[in-house]
Order: sequence, then structure tokens, then C-alpha cells
Amino acid sequence: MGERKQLFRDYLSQQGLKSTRQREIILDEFLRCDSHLSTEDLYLKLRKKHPGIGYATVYRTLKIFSECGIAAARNFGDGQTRYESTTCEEHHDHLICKECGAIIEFEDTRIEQLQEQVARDHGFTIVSHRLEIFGLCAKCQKQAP
Amino acid sequence: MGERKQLFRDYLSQQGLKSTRQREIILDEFLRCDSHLSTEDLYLKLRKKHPGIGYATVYRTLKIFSECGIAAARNFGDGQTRYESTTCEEHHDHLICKECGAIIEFEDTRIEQLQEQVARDHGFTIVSHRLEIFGLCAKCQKQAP
DNA sequence: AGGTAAATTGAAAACCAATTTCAAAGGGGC
DNA sequence: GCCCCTTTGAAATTGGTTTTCAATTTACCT
Repeated sequence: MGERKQLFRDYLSQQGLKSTRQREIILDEFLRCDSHLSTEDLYLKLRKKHPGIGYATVYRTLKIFSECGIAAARNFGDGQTRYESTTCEEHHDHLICKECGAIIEFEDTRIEQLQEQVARDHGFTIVSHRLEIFGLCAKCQKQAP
Repeated sequence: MGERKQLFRDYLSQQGLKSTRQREIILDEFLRCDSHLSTEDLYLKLRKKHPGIGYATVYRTLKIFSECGIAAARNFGDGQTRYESTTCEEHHDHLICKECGAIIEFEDTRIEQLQEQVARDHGFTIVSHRLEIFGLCAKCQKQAP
């Protein structure tokens, strides 16, 4: 994790931004709980130990995270932007349970390749993509009425 | 197109809702321009010929469209919900040009099959999915700086 | 260290699309 | 036509996001 904190500091100084106590705290907390947090989720978690930190600061800091590549903004249609920490791994997509909200990550290079092909067929150059599969997870299927 | 208007009327009466002048007008306009319209897009188009129709009515009517299957709500991350008329065809996904905003529809059963497989591997039952590929369309690639 | 310019912070306000409220107007079954 | 219930449109509200602004903090210079 240390290298990500360094990456963040480097990005800040490179952009003429400043390294502050709040930004360090927010990054620590963000890295600790790496699930798909909304700004509010993170704000509420932080507030327990650091009541002084404002919502706006969390919001702005998450924005910087996604600018410098530490986090990626996601939007699963529930009206909230969520941020996930970008591990150095491959791109991945999501299975989302409509019942309990569980989010499972997956990657499938075969799907990615087919996407490339579709894009090529239409003369498109891919910049990014997103694939979300909504449904019922194993647990919720069993509990279904 | 006539059968879709009938479908809508049937849905309304079946739900105990009423067939009104505004709903007919909105449906006509929606079917005429079948691109990916936001509520505001449609509202503005309608206002030219029918200044009396309010935004709330357009909003509520589009909601009914998606309830009865005439339209599907889409969300491409620009902060606005867009509605597309569901032709009786297969499910389809989208290629979206980041430069000019062009939206191209495509379908690929191979990708869908792989999605099914991924879901199965995780014990998931698919309810719906969405796949969006963002990039540059052929035209915008040529004009690129 | 101390000074200074520029960035940051937090509370509150603004924003913006989506959604709801409510009184007036409009359907449609009788 | 009558009555009950739905719909309409303007305006207000909501909820997440984003900006404003005065006070504070940071980074850099000497």
C-alpha cells in the first residue's frame, strides 16, 4: 500500500497541489476499506474518528484519486457515484445483486476480445467500457419467496 | 407503429389509467424521433408544437412507457436518463463516441453467452445487463488533432 | 525560523436532474 | 349529465453533486 501513498504524493506535487493532513487521512481510510464506496459512505466512516473532516473535502479528494489513477469512479444506476481503488490488476467488470446489493468483480478476456471486434466492425476505437450484469446472487436466490 | 399505440392504450386501461390527449401526443412524438432522448430533449421538442405540455407530464409519461415496455431507460453516465423505444428486437448494447456523442447500437450473442457463463460460474441468475463501449467513432478519429 | 503567496478546508449555498405536491381540469363509467 | 378518480402543469422538494468564500494551512523563499 505504501507505494500508492507515494504515488498520490507525487501526483500532488507534480500538479502543484499540496499534501495535507486531511488528504492523508482520507487516502488511508480509502485504502483500508477498498469496497465500492460512495462519497457519503466514506465520509460517514471518516467522521467516526475524524469528525472535523467535511463532506466537501472527501468529495474533492476522491476526485483527485480518480484523476491520478488511484481510484476509479463507477456508477451502478442507484444514483450514487462509487469509487473503487484500482489495484494494478486488469480491468474488471461487475455482477450486482439486485436484492442485497452485493458487488462481485470479474474479468473475462474473451468478452473483452469480442468487444474489440465489435468496435472494429464499426470503425470505433475503444477508450473504455463498462459491463454490468444485474441479477440475483446465489444467496438471494435461495431466500427468494 | 400503430400496434405500439394500441399496446399503450391497452396498458393504460388495464392499469386503470386514462388515455389523455397529452399522453397520445407524447407517444406520437416519442415514436417519431426514436433516438436516445432524455426527458428534457423530448420536452423541448414537444414544446414547439404543444407549449401547454409540462415537463412533469413528459417525465411521468416516459415512466409509463418504460413500465409497459414501450421504452427502456438508459443511463450513459452524462447525468441524464435517456429513453429508447424498444423495438421488438433483441436486447442490444451501445457504442458511444466520447467526442461527438453518437450512439451506435449493436448486439452480439457471443458476448451474451459469455455473460451467461460468467454469471453461472458465480452462482448468479441474470436479470438484466448493460454493456457500453466508449471511444471514438470513425469520423472523429479522422478529425482528431 | 519567519514571511508570503497560493492552495485547502469546512460550512453553507448553489446546482441540476429527478420526483412530488396540490389545486384545478379532464376522463369515463353510470 | 353526474360523480369519482385520474391527470395535468406550475411550483416546490428532494438528493446527490459541486461551488463559494472567508479563515486556515502548506510549500517555498530568504
